[in-house]
Amino acid sequence: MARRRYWLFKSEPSTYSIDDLAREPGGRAMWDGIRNYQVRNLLRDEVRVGDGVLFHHSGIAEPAVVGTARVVRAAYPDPTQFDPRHPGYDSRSSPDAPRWLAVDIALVETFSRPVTLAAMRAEPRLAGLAVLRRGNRLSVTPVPADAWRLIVRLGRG
DNA sequence: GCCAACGTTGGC
DNA sequence: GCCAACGTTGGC
Repeated sequence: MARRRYWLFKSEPSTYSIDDLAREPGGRAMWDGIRNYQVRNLLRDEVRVGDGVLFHHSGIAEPAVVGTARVVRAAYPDPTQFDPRHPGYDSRSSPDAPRWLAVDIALVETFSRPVTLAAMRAEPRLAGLAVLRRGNRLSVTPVPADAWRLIVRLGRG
């Protein structure tokens, strides 16, 4: 069995926050809306049930990892791509040939102390973390196991 | 609000 | 298939 891996999932809290996730039944939700091929391929090829997720808030004054979740369902076609009324609708996609994938995640914990981007940048042991790379725009990025452990420890305060 | 980075689109 | 223009993301 493959070792559990770790990822950082970005979301703008005005669109979907960790509090929104906490309000879902069982803290469980579909992670939909991915419309980037690199991220789609990650979901398809690498993200597995049981993997750890750092839940990261972006697009705000103090971007930060605010908690953790777990992958509870592996990649499947994102239903929002088929819905013409949905902003993520893709007319070039069809149920026969879906382009975009979603996974399901479930909340594990909300940090007592969010770990800000600035704090992560200041931590030499996190040098090279994908989310800290200049110009990084991918909404799902890999997190090495030691970086995961450090960020969780910082987040618990 | 600015701007760097990067993906996508479309003319050729 | 190249590449300029454009749109989006997201930190600052």
